[in-house]
Amino acid sequence: MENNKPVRTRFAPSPTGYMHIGNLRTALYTYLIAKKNHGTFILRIEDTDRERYVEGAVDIIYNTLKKTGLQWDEGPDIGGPCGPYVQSERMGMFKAYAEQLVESGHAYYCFCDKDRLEEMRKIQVASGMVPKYDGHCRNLSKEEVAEKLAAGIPYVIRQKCPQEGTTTFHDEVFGDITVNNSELDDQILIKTDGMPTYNFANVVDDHTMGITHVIRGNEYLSSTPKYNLLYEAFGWDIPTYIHVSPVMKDATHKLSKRNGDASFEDLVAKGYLEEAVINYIALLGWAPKGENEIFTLDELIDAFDVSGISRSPAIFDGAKLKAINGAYIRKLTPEKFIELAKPYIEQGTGRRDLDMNVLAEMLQPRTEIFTDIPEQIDFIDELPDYDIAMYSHKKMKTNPENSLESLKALLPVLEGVEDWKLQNIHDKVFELIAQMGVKNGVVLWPLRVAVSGKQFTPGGGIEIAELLGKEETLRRIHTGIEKLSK
RNA sequence: GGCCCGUUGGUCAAGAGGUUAAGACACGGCCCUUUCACGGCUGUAACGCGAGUUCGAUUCUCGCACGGGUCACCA
Repeated sequence: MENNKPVRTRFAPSPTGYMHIGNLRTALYTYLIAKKNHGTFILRIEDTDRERYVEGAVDIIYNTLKKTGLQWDEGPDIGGPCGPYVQSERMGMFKAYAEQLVESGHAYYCFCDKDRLEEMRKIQVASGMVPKYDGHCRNLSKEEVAEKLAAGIPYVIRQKCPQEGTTTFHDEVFGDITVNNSELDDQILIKTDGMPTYNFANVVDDHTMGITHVIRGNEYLSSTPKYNLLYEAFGWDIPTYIHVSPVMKDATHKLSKRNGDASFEDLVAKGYLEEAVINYIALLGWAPKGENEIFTLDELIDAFDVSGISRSPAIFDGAKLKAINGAYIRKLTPEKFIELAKPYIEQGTGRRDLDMNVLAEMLQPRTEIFTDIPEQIDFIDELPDYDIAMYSHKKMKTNPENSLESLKALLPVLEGVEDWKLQNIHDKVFELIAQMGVKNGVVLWPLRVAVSGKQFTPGGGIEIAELLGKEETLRRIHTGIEKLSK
């Protein structure tokens, strides 16, 4: 990153379906590196594979990037100086570049047909060799080439890689990597149909778009030497490489959108906040300098540093995502929390007379994912058929007997509360506790059990009583007394 | 199989020859507290193996093991 050209990075996805987490993380890092350097973040759609093209996938890419705040500066929809930004619309330009390489001796026409190649490969494999183009057409004379061309024999253009020596390239994450040139295959640049292969189009596109930093998965590590040979053959500047290791589902499997592995959309549908997901995946394979781990996107721009990117693969950990999501939910303003939680609250209870502020206040510190909410409040509509064993709690010093006493004493007290507000209920209940001369828990624990019928609840008995309303509260206490009287 | 890459607690990871080997999540305990949660404190838990270099290796070198990637007229 020594050069001082303005930084330009690109995210170049193929529209083949969902955005999975690994993809999104690459997009995030690509965005961050651009922004960190006050550079330009470009979106390029690589849609040349008609076989794998999925209808609507481009929109998923747009929506995901927008929802996460990864706004691109140049792209198919907004244009820019280096368009078009859809690869299929750039197809015309590549062949001339390849021919230029043929001129300069860095590429050559190859007339081998698929049958011959297949045969060759079979023999190589059978004899334990690495399958590789044998250079059959590598040294055809100009005349031979012209002759075959004139005869209309189908051809491809192949890169002419050096066969001796080594090629070394530098990666910001992995350091210097050296390979033997003898292992480099004379890969096809232009196919029989005149279209470029991915690798070739990628190099030409990146250069013509002025890309200075290439951020991509480390599955490209092994083809990078060939990329560099291409850059050199053209006399172009080699970009800074930042290869990132994959996001794994477990120790041996990459995260994939197949079999239910989390895609960004799934996560959002499950009740995760976009910001939390972004925050979490930033941490998957990258470590900040300090000890803080909670970052907004803007803070990430500031904190991000390529030197913190890890070389080893990272296993996706739902528990940590959940914890971070919980931290984000707690940071929400009460208004925002209500807005986001409302659908889940309505899913959990049919009652619409509840005081949302009261409910939200109880729920907010206890919610890690919004989908947890319905189950937390399912006791509101209907008192669960709980076991009286629940009235026994050793720390509260309660048992069915004294619980029954407490509930009986509570009944007239609560009936006497005129204005059913938290503070009033609280005062009356505590008066009773003082009168009875018992520990708070002896009255409060039975109350909470009676009104909720649950082991754990969001909030204590008094809060729940306020929420349920006087009538329902008294009804449930009666139920408790009945159960305990049997 | 050839080549390339990787390997610190259960997970994410800091570390870059000498450290009590950070921190976060998860887990246990304590405190707070009317349950749970939040918050605070605290605990258990790690350098894949074997040589070598060195006064000294988690850190450097080489093997090995394990895992991943790549070897297409796919992207």
